Amino acid sequence: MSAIADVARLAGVSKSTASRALSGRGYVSEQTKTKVERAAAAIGYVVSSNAASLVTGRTRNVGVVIPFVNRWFFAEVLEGIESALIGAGYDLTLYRLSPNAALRERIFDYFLVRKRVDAVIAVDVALTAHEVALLKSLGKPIVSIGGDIDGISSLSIDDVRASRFMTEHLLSLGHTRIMHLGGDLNEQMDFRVHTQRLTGMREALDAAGIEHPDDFRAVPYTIPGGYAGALAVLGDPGSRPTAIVAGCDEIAIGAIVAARQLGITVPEQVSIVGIDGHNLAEMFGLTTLEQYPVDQGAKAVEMIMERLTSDRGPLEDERVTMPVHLKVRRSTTAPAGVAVR
Amino acid sequence: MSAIADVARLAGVSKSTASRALSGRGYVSEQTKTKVERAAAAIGYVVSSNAASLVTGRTRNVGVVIPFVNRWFFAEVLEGIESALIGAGYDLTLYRLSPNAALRERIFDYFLVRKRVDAVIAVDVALTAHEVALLKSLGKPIVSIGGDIDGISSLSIDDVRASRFMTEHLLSLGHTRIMHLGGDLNEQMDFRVHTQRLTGMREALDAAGIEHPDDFRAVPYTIPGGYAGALAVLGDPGSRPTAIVAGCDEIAIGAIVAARQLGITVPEQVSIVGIDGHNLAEMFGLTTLEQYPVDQGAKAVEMIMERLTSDRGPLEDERVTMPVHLKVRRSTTAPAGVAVR
DNA sequence: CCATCGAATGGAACCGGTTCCACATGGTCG
DNA sequence: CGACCATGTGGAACCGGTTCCATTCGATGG
Repeated sequence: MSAIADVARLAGVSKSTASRALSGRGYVSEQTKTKVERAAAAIGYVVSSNAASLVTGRTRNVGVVIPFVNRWFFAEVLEGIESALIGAGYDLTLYRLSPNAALRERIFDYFLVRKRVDAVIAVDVALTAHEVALLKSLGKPIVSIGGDIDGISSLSIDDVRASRFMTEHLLSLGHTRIMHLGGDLNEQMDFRVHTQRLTGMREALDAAGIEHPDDFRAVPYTIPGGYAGALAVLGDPGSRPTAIVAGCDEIAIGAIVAARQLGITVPEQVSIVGIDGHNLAEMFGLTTLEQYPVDQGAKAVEMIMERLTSDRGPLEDERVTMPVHLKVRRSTTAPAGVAVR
Repeated sequence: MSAIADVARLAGVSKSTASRALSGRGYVSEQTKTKVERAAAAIGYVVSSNAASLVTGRTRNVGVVIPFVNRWFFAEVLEGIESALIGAGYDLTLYRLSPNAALRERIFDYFLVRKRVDAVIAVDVALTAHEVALLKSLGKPIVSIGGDIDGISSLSIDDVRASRFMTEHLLSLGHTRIMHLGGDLNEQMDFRVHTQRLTGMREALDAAGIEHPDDFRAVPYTIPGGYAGALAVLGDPGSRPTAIVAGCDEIAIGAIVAARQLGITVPEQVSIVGIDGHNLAEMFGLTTLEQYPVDQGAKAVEMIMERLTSDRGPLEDERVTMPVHLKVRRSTTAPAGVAVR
């Protein structure tokens, strides 16, 4: 293929001048610049990013480590990251980090370290101290989305607070028999989101002085998971709670479908709240605490770029808490027998 | 950082021997090989893929061009591609191709061409002749998922046939008032999937000699889209069809939810079929024609790898039709008044 | 008027690997 | 026993850029 030497020859200048003309660095006269540009266009020249990276040490490529791409939150975050990176002129190399430990090690040692990425964004992946040290020793900025990791910047919502807030919303409506339909505490993501969202509800109930035996049922973190779980929970009229705090909107939506299936009206017979702001929430009238994963992805990129372009060495580690917003729809009301205020 | 020259020095061999020892190419004695490996481990050496790519011309990196990551089909395909690529020791660079024409051109000219990828997989993106020529001139294999493109290999299901088949399923149950709830023909993806799935239904109806005025309503290709569309279509008892062929499972699921909302029983009062095999289909009892996007992604990678590893020049372009499978669940039955055979 | 400086350019080193080629050695075969 | 070949190793060129350094030239200024 055509190399910069060909361009230089055609334009009648040296390699170095051609390089300067095309990259815009250093002194080049207007005249030679257009001459070089014309020559480049004539032979369809494109820089080899490999060669450029080799000498500059920057790849203009960011690695994204993410456990799923087919779940709402992760897909949205990924979209946010992708848009922001493209906008900044960076490539995005995707590593889906399966739970498989061997594969995980391979991805780190084999892929991420090979000087192919300038930075890493970890989405809901708790990097080990070893992994962090490895990347840091290579001078690569890292940002974590979804949870704090020692020694690196991170960005997430406050999951405990989110869940407590939604529970307080139900309490304020007069509910006292509240249950959490959330993720399995043993199978949760690295940052213990499942535990935190359960904890938030319990904090709220404790603060209100409400007993809460039998307050939790573990289900898969999906719509079918919430559906199956809710069928079981709502099936027995005797022990039925008057309100459900779902671990996420997927679970909440599954629960709404299950309730309808059982002929239980939402919100009259059971109130249901979610956390997330899933794009199906509107359709199901779900009251939820919206978070904005696209913005989270964009913010992570912004933090990465600050670090990459900052001359004054690595910045301090930041802890950014991302905003959430209560969206009240039609899935919550006062429990039967209690007047709405 | 440590370069291969450092390893060589430490091991007391030449650069070339060190390279051979670490890459496994060429003759190296067992003894020196372990010596070099030990030296490499001692100083934490990792190859620079940039340097290697520069000289070999292979990047071990595949570009994936995809319009969405937050829709079921695309997320599944992406997952299939990612797994297969990691397994083959390749990286995956993701380009989400927005409808924005300027950005699209930028992605091609600026990103894809810069010798950073060995091959390209296009998911539901109709590359222009110019784009194909560009990539081919660089010797990069391309595989298209989701539709045929002149001059390159492709892999997809037969969308017309799929839709015709599902319509025939409804016809065989005795339905005659069948309607298509599908994607907007003007806003469809590059490969006219929307048109094809509409066409399939019409072919089946024509073949059965059934008149089908007012047989189509365009809706967004999502669950809320199907929901809203079905509310409108099913709302009027007079003109209500006895069966709906949805353009995809998302639309079908939205329609099922809408029907339940309206108090219309599925399948007794209206049968609904989808196409896709969405992971919510089971929960909603949806009869659908399953396709297997994860397999499609894996197959695409396989085709790419064949081309990359084949010594005997570029292979011929292939047209692979991927398998589908009818999954009958509880959303279809004979129309009211017609005995089930 | 000569020193100084900025603009413009070319030459050459360099980034970190891979690979071609030359050379040495020892074993096998005709 | 010489030819040949497989094995093993080092030297050097090369991939395609970027950047440092030296050089030239014209303008500025003391």
